[in-house]
Amino acid sequence: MAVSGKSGDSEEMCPYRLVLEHVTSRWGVLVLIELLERPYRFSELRRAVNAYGGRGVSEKMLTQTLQTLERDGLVHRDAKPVIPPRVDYSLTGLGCEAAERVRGLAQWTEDRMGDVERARAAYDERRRPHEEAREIQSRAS
Amino acid sequence: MAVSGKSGDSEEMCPYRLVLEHVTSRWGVLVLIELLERPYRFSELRRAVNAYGGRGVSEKMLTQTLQTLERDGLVHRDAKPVIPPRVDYSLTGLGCEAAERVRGLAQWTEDRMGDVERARAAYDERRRPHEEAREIQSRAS
DNA sequence: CGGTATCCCGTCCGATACTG
DNA sequence: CAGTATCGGACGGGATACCG
Repeated sequence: MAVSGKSGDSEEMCPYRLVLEHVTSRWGVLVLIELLERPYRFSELRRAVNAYGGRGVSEKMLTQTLQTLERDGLVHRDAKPVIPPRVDYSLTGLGCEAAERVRGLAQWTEDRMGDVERARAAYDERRRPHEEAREIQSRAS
Repeated sequence: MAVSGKSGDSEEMCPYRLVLEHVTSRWGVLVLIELLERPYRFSELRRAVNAYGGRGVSEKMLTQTLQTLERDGLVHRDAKPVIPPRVDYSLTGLGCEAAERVRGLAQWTEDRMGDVERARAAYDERRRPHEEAREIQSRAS
């Protein structure tokens, strides 16, 4: 156990790169952005993250992500001792600083999506390995 | 081929999340930061990225990362038709904008590393499941 | 040098079952 | 509801061999 967040944690590397990988991890990004809005309960957060489309986060990965971010001091976990259990997650001051930068980056990708898609179209066009002289064929018959 | 960058590309999701994952991918982050400094040749870039410690990037993954970023219009690839081959990589205007934000985030993790490490120590302490009364044992013998 | 193609192992992560 | 434990498939990504 004592999960970390991404891959090569076992190897030695400058420690801040680990934090960076936690923060930029697939689900870390979305969790931070959502928590910047307001505190969330576990399942609520899961639903919010899954609303982004694609295949959503599993309970396991959400737990793992939250634990990593909590350990790094970015997320605060408030477990109320009631039945049924209720756990609220929120950003710490530190986490808020990180989340703002992450949201900025996400916002940027959203804003520039048009440019990116045009670049992709151009790239794909440039690489297409000559596929003409096909409808000329079919016309001849 | 036509590699993407991370996992669930095959699934449908809001397209900007894909770009975000490319930009925040393990090697994408470091490549963007390095290219913000100056243009690099392939192997030179590989060495620069590997200088971050840990297990470095393989040729394959660097190629993959650069192709993805080039396709998204963030990186410019300049292949000079000489022998031996020489290929220079640099940021486009778009890529520069992205890289600046990524570098900001990386810089933040570096600056706040102290806080993070203190939070981790506290977290680990809090969780240590009572490991006293051990040296008392060894003393008794 | 700067790739591409192929193989294949380690890890991530989803599915499932169980606890408080 | 909010987890923890375990298993197994999928895929990220390293090693190697080979082109221009």
